[in-house]
Amino acid sequence: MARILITSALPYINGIKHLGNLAGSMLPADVYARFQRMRGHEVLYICATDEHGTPAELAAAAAGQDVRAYCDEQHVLQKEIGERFALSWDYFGRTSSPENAKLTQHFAEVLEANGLIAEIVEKQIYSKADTRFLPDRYVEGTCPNCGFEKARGDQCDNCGKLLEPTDLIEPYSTISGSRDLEVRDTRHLQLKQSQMEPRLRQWVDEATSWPQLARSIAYKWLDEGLRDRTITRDLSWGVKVTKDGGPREGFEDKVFYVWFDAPIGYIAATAEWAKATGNDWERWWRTDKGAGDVSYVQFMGKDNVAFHTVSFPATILGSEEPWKLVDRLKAFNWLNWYGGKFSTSSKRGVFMDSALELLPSDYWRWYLTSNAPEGSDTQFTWESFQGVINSDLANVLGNFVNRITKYCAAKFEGQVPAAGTPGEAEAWIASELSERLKALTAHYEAMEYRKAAAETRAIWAAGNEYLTKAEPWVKYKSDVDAAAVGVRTGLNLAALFAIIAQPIIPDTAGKVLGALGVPDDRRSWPDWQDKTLLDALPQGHAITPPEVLFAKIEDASVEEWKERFGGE
RNA sequence: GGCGGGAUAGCUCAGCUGGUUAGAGCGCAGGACUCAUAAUCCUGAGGUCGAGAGUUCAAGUCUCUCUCCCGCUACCA
Repeated sequence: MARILITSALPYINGIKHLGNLAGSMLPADVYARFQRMRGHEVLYICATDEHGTPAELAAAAAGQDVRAYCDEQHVLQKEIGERFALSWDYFGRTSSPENAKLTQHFAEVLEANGLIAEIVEKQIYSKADTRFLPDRYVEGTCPNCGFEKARGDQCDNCGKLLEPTDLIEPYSTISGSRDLEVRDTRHLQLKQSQMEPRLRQWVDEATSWPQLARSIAYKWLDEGLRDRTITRDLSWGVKVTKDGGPREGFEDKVFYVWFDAPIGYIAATAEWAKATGNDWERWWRTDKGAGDVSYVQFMGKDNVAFHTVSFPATILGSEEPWKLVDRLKAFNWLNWYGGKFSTSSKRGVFMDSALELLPSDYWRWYLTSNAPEGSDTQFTWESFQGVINSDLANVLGNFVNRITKYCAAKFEGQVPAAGTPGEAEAWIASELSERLKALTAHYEAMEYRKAAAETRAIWAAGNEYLTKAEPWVKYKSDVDAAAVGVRTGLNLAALFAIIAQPIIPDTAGKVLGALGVPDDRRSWPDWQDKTLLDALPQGHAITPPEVLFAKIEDASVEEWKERFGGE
């Protein structure tokens, strides 16, 4: 039994996430976690809300709330909506936890002791009206290059020129609109990433199992030369900066930068889990304390790759402590929405809460997995969604379960028939299954989601093909025992189809397995070499046809949703 | 500008280290069946694999050039 640690990129706290966020990290991580649990491995799937940073403060202000209260509320909302999507986190923590503060401070102090952190003085824009320093992008003004009037302090959106806030003509705060700004000196901590480059490069050199995309992004950063990053900010909301365990002089009004403490949140959330459940978190994260045999897998969108392959490892490696580093990494492209992006800030697209108002989570889980944005960016369209759901779930799987269970109830009193001897059709489906189960398992191990879903569907479709070959309804007229073989095999196929569907559509799979009376300890991942798969249900065992599993999506619904969500 | 990813049947996409008639799903057409959510099963129509050149006995599959999309470019997560 292997031990597998799984994390998905931490969803930011400012509101319910959209389907793009779900498809690109949390859902694939969940599918993988479920698959590996079914294989009998010891899995720990950790996620958390990422709560620090200016956007959180602004969102709280916009909601008229204290930032802590806002985060408390949003954390619960995200946790609940994730659970309603059947995300099987072992723990869903928060980066604002005491555990994360402690660990973040620990890393900073260790890095400083190792000579990798220096204090520097920077000049930054201070807004008197807002009584705070402004991050570059919260200062706008006229671009000195092209004259565009709404250039941001980091870059001009019109001409693309990279800017410093002090370059702007007539700058103002985007928070209050105030022009009462001044440049002030401010002390900060800087992480000497440039000193880490050889070690990071060596580490990436050894990470030969990463996807090409991940390695090329990592090398790009390394080749350009790692910049020393300022890891503190002039904010009040975040992890306090300490020295020797106490407040650090001159840093009383500063916190760590969100990108420094967020990935540490993976570890901290595991510590939260340990505290809540009485487990030991260090055996998952410290190679000197039992984590040596852990395989650590990270899931994220492509925008996050550099932080996971370079920035966070710099923190870990720089500590010189035996922390677990990522072993496998799966990155996703974007799920787009009618030509543009899903956008939290401009409310474009479908969000997790409204998705569930339309249809149960399995519908979304299936679509987003079978059309995962793996190779390139992918478009979400209602027409495609409708087609996939109706064909794959309603027609191929749902109808199969319905036809075989109804027929069994009608002709065999709802009991798994015992009579008859397997023949040609059964030999065909058996060989088909062993071949396809082998392929399916390999696709999951390789984290190839589209292929895994396509193979799952192909197995379901083979069930329908089997029934055409076996045609128990024809044989029933002349030879009831021959029909019995077909029904028994068909029922076992239904059970098997539900078992292999569990990683992607756990709720529906559970319904089918419940209706067929398959006990929990008979629901684990099938071995493709197992010869008893088609006779696993006890003969004579009573089954109940489940309710229709999937309702088809009508054209009228699509029209209504397009209207409601603006999908054109 | 730099870096990276795409461009394959009407649509969405597979095609690993180059090698028999380029594949799948959807859609479409015809047929079969009737247990089932008018579901299912079979068959078919054929795309100069973005353009051009090159390497090779042999190229979607390697090299070069070009065109068109898209993403990233570090204090926005």
